[in-house]
Amino acid sequence: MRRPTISDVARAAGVSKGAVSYALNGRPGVSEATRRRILAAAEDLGFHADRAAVALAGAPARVVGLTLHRPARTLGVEPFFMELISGLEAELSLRSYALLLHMVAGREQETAVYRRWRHEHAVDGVLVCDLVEHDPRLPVLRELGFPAVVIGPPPADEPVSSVWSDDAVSLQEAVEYLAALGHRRIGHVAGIPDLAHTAIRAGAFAEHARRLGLEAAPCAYTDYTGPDGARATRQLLGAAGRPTALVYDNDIMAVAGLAVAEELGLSVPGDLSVVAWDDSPVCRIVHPALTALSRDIATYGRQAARLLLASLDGREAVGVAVEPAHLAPRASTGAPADARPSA
Amino acid sequence: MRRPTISDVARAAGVSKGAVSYALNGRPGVSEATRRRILAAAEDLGFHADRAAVALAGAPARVVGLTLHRPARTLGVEPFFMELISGLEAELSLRSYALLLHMVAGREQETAVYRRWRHEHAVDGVLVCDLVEHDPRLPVLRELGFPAVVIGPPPADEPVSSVWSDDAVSLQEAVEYLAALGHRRIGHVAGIPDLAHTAIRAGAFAEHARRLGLEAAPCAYTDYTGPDGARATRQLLGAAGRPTALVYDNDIMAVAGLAVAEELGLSVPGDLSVVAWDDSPVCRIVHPALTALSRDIATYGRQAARLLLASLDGREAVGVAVEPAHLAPRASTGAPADARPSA
DNA sequence: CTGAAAGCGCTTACAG
DNA sequence: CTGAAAGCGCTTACAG
Repeated sequence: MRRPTISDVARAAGVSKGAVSYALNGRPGVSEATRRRILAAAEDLGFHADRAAVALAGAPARVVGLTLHRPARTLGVEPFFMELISGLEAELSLRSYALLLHMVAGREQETAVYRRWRHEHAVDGVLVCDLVEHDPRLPVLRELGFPAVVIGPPPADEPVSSVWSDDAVSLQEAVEYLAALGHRRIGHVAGIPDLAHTAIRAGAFAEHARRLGLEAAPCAYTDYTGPDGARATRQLLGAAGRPTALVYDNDIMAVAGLAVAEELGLSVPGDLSVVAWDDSPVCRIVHPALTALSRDIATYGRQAARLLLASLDGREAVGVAVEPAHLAPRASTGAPADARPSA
Repeated sequence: MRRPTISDVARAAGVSKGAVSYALNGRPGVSEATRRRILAAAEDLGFHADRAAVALAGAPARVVGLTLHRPARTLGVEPFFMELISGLEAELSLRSYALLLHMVAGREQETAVYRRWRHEHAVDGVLVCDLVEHDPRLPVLRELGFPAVVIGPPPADEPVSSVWSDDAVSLQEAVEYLAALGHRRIGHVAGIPDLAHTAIRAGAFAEHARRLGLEAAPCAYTDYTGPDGARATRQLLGAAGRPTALVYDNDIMAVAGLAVAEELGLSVPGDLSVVAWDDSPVCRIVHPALTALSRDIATYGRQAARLLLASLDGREAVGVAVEPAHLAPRASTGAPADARPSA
């Protein structure tokens, strides 16, 4: 079964190859009647233009690339990436773009992949996750002239499009909520310290703790895994002036925190309130159900795809803020059993 | 910055384009010294062959496709797919193959994507997940002459390569373990009834329950989500002759089961033992930690990629069984508080 | 409004 | 062992 080519369509419609190309791409140069006849013939033959030929003739490859940095994230543990990809895909398929996925072990590997992709003409643009300060990937992308969209807060040092949700606002909402419940000592189990959004979250946490005059606002960094979240929880709860509430930077660590509380004989929320970032189905089904900062990750992905597609069309770099995560209060938070200041 | 082409390399090395192509592809026809000179020039210029040109000249696209069927699976909830993708990627990148991902809403859409991919020359072969009986995708793939690998048990009606882990063996291990602990009434919270591997698991469950002379072995089907797992749990625990142990077809439902037990005032494992399928970090951090059927999903993915790559090289369709999931006993299972038969 | 022709960047027989 | 030439399937000015 030979794949039908543009010549087959031309023959079937009784026109030249050029006419078929014009008709298929919706360009002027063919009459409406002819266009219809050509489209019917193409449909009839099940014609789809060979991607390689189209790309070689100068059209975009209609593929965007996403590299995922394995050690920086517990991919497969957090639902975040799968939901993000789901949103990206939804938008990309609308415009017949495909998503090329590549997992890498380090940031240097990532820039090598960008170079290869660019030279191979493999993708038209890339999505960039998990930015660090002075991220080395950005200058490479600029040097390559690669359209790119950062998923996360806009970097200060590079002009590049970005889609982000304002984590500082969400953090503020969580801290104010806990403070209103009467908590005076609130801890933060943060993610990987290098990541730009970790710095933003930790900064907002410290700022609002100060502003609200909290007694204590300790912060512990982690690698986002459950065991490390458990370790950080024990560390924060073991110190003098034990916090009565903890805010976690992902769902898996919050669940681990719940288990540590039980192990230490602390009731949740009586002795300890727990807030998870990035709400997920797991947050809803554990007992007690976790109060979480909830956002629409799929929509976040759609926006990112839309912005990248706009960049491919030559639009200027812009920053787009999506709706920040908002607090979904559930059973894991409440007034502290002892709201009086500790000795 | 113009991308270097094969002509640039030829000029730099002082040879013809043909010689460069031979040297780069490791084919005979150039002397060792010339080959080295050419490779050095290519390296020097940062040359990577344009994928479109290579593909158009007849070489494989070096891309394989994976479609993910959204409603059939709670993608992003189960770590399974992200880990599978991670394993696929690891193997594919070794051979410079890329992974093209596409999410679809239905099985008909999936076959349409296959046709388009084939005609567009977009991918060389595909990976197929979540087979149902007489899966409509398989005849289409055969008609298109598309190399494919099924991830899951080999279908009876189509000759196609498959990589699977023997779920019947794992189910047997779980049921025998629970029976040895003294359980006589064991329930099964199964996945989506249409899926081939659900039938295999449910069949094995019924068979071994009978063989071991269990008093009761009720099975409830679900859509793999936490809420539906909770519903199924309540259904099984609410019936006369309440089971003292439940086996769940994914981790998220097992976690939901834990919450339902607590809500009903049943202690785990005292009143109810819980076994999860597809071990995950969540299983290890909840309290009590979940006994789980554990397997190496990334390796599963690597095997699938390797088999597809072999098919692309023209090898015959084969079935490859990977190591089945084995029981990792943890705190959620134990002897039933009352091991005597109920009235 | 249509058709013939060049060109995209490779690969691969084929003649030297 | 090397070089010139055709061809993959499209797109796109360009002449009719």
